[in-house]
Amino acid sequence: MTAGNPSPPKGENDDTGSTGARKRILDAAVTLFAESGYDATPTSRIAERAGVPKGLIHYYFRRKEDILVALVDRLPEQNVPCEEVVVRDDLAESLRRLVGELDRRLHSSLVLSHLLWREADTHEVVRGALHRRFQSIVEQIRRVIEAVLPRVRGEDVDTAAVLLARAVNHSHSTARLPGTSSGLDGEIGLIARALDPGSNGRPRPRGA
Amino acid sequence: MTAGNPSPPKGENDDTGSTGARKRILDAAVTLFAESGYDATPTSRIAERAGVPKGLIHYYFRRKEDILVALVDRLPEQNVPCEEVVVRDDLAESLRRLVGELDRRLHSSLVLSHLLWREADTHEVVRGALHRRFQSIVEQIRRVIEAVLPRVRGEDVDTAAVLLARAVNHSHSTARLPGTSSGLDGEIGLIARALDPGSNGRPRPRGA
Amino acid sequence: MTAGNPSPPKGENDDTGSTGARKRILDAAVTLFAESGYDATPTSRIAERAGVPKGLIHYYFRRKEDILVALVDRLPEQNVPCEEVVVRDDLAESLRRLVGELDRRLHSSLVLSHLLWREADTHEVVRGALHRRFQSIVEQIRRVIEAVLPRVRGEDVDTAAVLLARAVNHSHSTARLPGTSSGLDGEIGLIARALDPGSNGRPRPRGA
Amino acid sequence: MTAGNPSPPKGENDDTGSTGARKRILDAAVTLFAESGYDATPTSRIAERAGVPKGLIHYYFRRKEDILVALVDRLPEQNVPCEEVVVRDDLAESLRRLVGELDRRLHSSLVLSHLLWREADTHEVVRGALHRRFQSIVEQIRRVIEAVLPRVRGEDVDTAAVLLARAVNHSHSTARLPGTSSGLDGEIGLIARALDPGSNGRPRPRGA
DNA sequence: TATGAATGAGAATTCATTCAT
DNA sequence: GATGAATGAATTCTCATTCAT
Repeated sequence: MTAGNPSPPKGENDDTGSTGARKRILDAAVTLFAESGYDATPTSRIAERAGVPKGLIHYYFRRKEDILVALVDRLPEQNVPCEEVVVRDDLAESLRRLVGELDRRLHSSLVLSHLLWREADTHEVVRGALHRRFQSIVEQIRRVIEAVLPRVRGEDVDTAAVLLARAVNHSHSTARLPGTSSGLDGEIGLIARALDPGSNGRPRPRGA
Repeated sequence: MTAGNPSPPKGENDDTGSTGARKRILDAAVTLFAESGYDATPTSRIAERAGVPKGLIHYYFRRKEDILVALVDRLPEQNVPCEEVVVRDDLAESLRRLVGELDRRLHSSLVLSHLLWREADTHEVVRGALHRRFQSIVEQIRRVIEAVLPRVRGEDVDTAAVLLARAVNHSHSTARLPGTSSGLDGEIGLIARALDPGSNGRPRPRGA
Repeated sequence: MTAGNPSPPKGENDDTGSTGARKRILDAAVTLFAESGYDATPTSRIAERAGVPKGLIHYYFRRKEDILVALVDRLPEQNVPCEEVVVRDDLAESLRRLVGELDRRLHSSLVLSHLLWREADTHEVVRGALHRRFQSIVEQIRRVIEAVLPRVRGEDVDTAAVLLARAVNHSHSTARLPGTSSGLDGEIGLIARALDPGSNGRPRPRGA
Repeated sequence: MTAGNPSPPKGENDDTGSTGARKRILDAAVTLFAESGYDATPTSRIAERAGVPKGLIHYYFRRKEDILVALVDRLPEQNVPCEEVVVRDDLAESLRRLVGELDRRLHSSLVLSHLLWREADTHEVVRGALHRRFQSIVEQIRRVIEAVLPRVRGEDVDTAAVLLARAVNHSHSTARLPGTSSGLDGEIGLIARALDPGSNGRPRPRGA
């Protein structure tokens, strides 16, 4: 399931050995990769930070790259059932709920996600996994839009989905850009209005 | 202005030495950094690819990082005068012209830009420069929007500007994502419609 | 007698533990040492191949080198009683019977023998054992020659013995050399003829 | 021609740079490989012994194995023109002259040759080169035999050639075996007598 | 007995950088 | 200006061996 040799005890993802050496290694790796990048982080520093001897790193992860692969498995589950978020006749709200839910799940791993995207170009395995995840977000958005506004042009749905998926995906990295405080909320509203001109992108006064 | 030691002969940017060694080094660097990343590209391979002796690299660039800095200077001029693109009453068209113009200028350096963004996190100098450039794009979009639709809410302008700037900025990297063929054009139309609900995101039939 | 710590249960040589782990370790070692050499074969791979846990290797063999030593004990008994092979007045036939008998016994361990000779230079214990064995073969050949041709010059006996012992000893490794298909049989005939010019190196027509 | 990257200046084989670093590395390698074997000799010890910094080893020889390959090129020329050694009607003398000549050329590299044979099993390149050389010795012996005794059975020629080639080839390693002082000379005589029963393996009294 | 996690001393190799020519 | 040999610190990775359980 994971890439390290001595596969994690049993639990769904990994870690939790008595001493939790494996977990501590991965934790340290996330921090350091985020700080200095994968290439610029020697495994020795990971060991040091994790408080484990250098050799143990390669006991759990044959090659350094396997650490990266194991980190991909740490990305949280991100499938949000469509029916849980769709609010009849209110695209903005529906999307907001979808994105909110996605964001809640991804939030704990913003750093991880950012770091992995950065390495995706040069690490096939990482790239594959991330692309699949991006696809899945696009798909979810698309489904929500179609559930709320069945009549919208397919082309527009696609465009909006990509636009929004990118926003979700890069919300953290964008957050580091200057003058980018706008946030997902506004972006969702804007896009919703584009698809559903009648709405104002704000929750309609119910009962009106 | 530039980073390499033996400052470039004269021209504003760099290169053009008799043999053009400096230029060939930078060209090679772009290709290789794009392929394998900065850290994973030895200066020796740059030399090899550039067809220059290894020693020459460090003659032109004291430290390896200086190559990266010199590459930042290669990013093209990107200021598009507002009045050149604004089309009265047609936001979509105006944005399309702005983005088209930006794109034309950036197109030749998509690879370069992508590569630099990837290194921005770990290279202060690169990060600074890129953030300034991103800011500038946001600003230009904002000005165009305000020129065409003076009455739009400031908040929406900001949101749209960021959304679009991100689209421009990542259009190349996004292009590598799966299911992302939508393209800038559609995205511009969508955003324009959000800001200007009366329009359809397509050039209005003039004279109607 | 043997080298491993937990001395083998009973049998003369080794192995036969309930699960036969020790035997399987040695079997695996022979194969792998033959393939890649002693130094290049990690104990972990031996364990893997033997299907035993890594720790068990060092339970049976304190140090890796002890495996090599244990392998020396696996070399087969090689003393062939002189009277069993001597055929009156026919040196070639006598030598052929001796060598044939030696070969039969050694055949099962050609790989083992080859592998040990290769490590003899760098492993004192191995070298000692192998030299003693080589000596013994020289001695046996010498005895047979003297039994058949008592009058031959001692010097020639020595020379022939060494020549033939070497042939026996290296027959397997030589077999791997190109253009070396001649085989022991021809070599024996040739040598016999040198010592006993009257013969033709072929069984004399009895009763002629 | 050789394997190290910065190919030797020009000379026929290698070495001879001003400082002769490359030569000193190879010299050190021969000594140490002979002592402890290839695998058990760290490049660092080679560097130390050669009196060069560790990095220089890998400047001249990308991979450690390239050192071995370069050593193969150090094996001396070994082609002895047939007519230079053939003495009419005296096989023993002819072979003695051939082998003597071969031995003279190989003598300086007995250690080298022994060491390479030991590694041949595990190093394809080495094995190939050595087999070719062995072949060539067999061939030379065969030609000499046929030049002196045109009527001898081809089969016997082959056998004798292999027997003798092996003697030449292993004379050094055999020299390390116990009770093996006989030497090539006796072996040649014995073989000559086998092929040419009329002779006694000693130079015939000329003019008798 | 058996086991596999743990350990740390090296191993090969890479590479930015210096520098004499 | 140019060049490529030289340098050595740093890096990834391997592995025999130990040891608690």
